Amino acid sequence: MSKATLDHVAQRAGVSMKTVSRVVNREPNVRESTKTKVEAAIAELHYRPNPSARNLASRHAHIIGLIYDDPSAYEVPSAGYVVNMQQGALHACRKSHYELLIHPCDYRKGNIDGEIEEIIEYARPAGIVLAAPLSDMPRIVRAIEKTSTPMIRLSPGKPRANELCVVTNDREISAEMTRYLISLGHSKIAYITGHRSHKAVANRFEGYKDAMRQSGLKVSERLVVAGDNSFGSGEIAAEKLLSRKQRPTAIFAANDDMAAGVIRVANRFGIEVPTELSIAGFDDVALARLVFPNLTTIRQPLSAMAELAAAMLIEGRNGKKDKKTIQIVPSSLKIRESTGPAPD
Amino acid sequence: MSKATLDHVAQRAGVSMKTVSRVVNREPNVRESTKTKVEAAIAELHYRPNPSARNLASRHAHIIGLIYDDPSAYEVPSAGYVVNMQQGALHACRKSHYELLIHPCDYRKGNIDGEIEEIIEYARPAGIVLAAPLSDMPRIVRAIEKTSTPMIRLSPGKPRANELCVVTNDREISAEMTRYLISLGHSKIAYITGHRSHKAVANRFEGYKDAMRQSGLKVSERLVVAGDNSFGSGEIAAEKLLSRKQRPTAIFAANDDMAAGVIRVANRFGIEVPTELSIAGFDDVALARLVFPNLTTIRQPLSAMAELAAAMLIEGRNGKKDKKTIQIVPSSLKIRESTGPAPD
DNA sequence: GTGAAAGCGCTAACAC
DNA sequence: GTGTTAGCGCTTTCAC
Repeated sequence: MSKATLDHVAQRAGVSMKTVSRVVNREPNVRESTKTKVEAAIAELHYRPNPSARNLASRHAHIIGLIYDDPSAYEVPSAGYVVNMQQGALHACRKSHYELLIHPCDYRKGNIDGEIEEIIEYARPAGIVLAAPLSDMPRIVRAIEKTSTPMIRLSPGKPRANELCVVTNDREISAEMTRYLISLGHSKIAYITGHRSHKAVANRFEGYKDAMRQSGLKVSERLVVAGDNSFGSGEIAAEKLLSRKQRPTAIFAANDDMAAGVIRVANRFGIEVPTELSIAGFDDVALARLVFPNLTTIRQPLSAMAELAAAMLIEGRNGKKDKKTIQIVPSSLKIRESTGPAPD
Repeated sequence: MSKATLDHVAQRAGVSMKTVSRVVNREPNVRESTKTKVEAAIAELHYRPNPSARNLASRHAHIIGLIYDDPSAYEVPSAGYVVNMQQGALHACRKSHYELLIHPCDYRKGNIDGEIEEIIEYARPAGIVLAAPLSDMPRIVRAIEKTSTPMIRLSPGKPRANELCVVTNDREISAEMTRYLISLGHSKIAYITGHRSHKAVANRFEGYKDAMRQSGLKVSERLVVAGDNSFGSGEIAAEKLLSRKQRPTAIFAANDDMAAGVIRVANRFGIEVPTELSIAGFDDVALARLVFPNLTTIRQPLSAMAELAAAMLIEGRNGKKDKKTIQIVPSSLKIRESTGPAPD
């Protein structure tokens, strides 16, 4: 029950409110000795600044909004994805005594843009972190822009000029995974693409093609099958690929859910993984360590990306402006048990 | 950019600030005609109340805190669990223009109680929803009580007298699942218990025993194996149960992760599910529909529970006090493919 | 380096 | 039914 106010602290320390305020907010121009005195008073009175008073007086809420696709609606993206982003954003917010306003939303709903505008207008966050795949949806991006709240998009397909955004190296790391498969002796490496609307996932496909070409392997149409990021679409794609006479010796899926679907089909078909077929995914969701064999995949630094985005928004408010608009946080390969040397 | 204030609206509508305030807050004692006038002015000026000003003047933050075990730390509980609770709490908060403050925390950390106190003292939420299994940890419960913030515990093992809490019918629904297995002709029904510290999970075991006894089946020690809610512990328990000559024809695990572990072991042992072995879980996490065969399980109304808890806290602030202290939101059976008639 | 005064936009407590 | 007044606990601005 912290009832102490700035005023109480000021009286106790024998200084003015403004001086206490300076100490609390780490502003310069306070003599070391007064600072110590004030800090002692704060501790004695167990003073805690009142965020509402602070927000009101400073004319802006210390709030960062995090907007993402609602995982409880369709379980895509997976809940783990969301929880990781929250953790990162939360971390950045706590450091600066900001609050995190989370807003899961179902983009399939009719008036989703109106809903987002409402939320922003009511809560008045200092900035918005917009997660993929929403970060590529013009309707949603426009709704946020309409409120003229600073925004940082996570993993947009194509960053725009002068826009702050945080991305990972989807393309490069996918090329690296492909090269890893090639180094194991695979040459018939199939690829299962992700959902059309998720642009960052499309970059993964580019990386696969880069590596294939660089290694002198041709990207046959027969090696590429379309999926939609769901487990089921991974199964269907796998059935198509694995029922051919000339089947691939490795399958790289644009995300883990689809890769898990491939594993299931391989089991059903009696194809041994990884001796007869190598399988790789992307995302490193919890599922990757629950399937058998454990999935080789790519770990996205979701937490770090969200933390960086939130921190940038908070610093932006404090006047610091980065030159770099596109921040890249690299993903990394997680080699597990589902990949191995090519047969023969 | 909503810059309109109560004052502007009042002038525009030709009434006093207080009257506008009444309309905004749906207070009584406003003539229908003035109300219409005020609402028109609000719409014209695109007025949005400033939450900070409101919080400051009313001397309390319109914030509900949701505290839960951090899923990104150990993936237990699963992220889906957390996301569902968030959704429910968020729903209740939005309705009343409250904010939701989420606080995932790792209870294994040393000063977790201090951390929780800090967060509460800074944010000053009007109430706290404390999720299981934290709701059974005395250190955490005490830390929250120390701040004298109203709290509602979700699924506490044993509710205390006069305490508000929200629970589900763990025991009864577990008995029902057991009866369902018995009705399929099973009599050697094994049970895998959950983590010791999670009291609500212990109630599930009681339900299993209730049903066994009621049906005249004895609860042999050989049928009960201890797990710790993890996938791995389910595997170990299954190995123990299924390597016996007289093996059970059904296994009921206290949660889905362990049940999924049982399925994996059954596959490895070449035991067909559900023809040779029926398997049931509890929770209905996403995994339940990803394993093969799909898991028969019990769906907990997590979202509804969290929503109810948040709504109770908000109403509590508004003076309404429920007589009922223990609110029960029932779980339900989800019969899928992993259970079937007993062999022979 | 430090302080005094004004006011952020609302609600509470009354008066009418 | 409606209006008036006095703050809530801070930051801002500017004076010293």
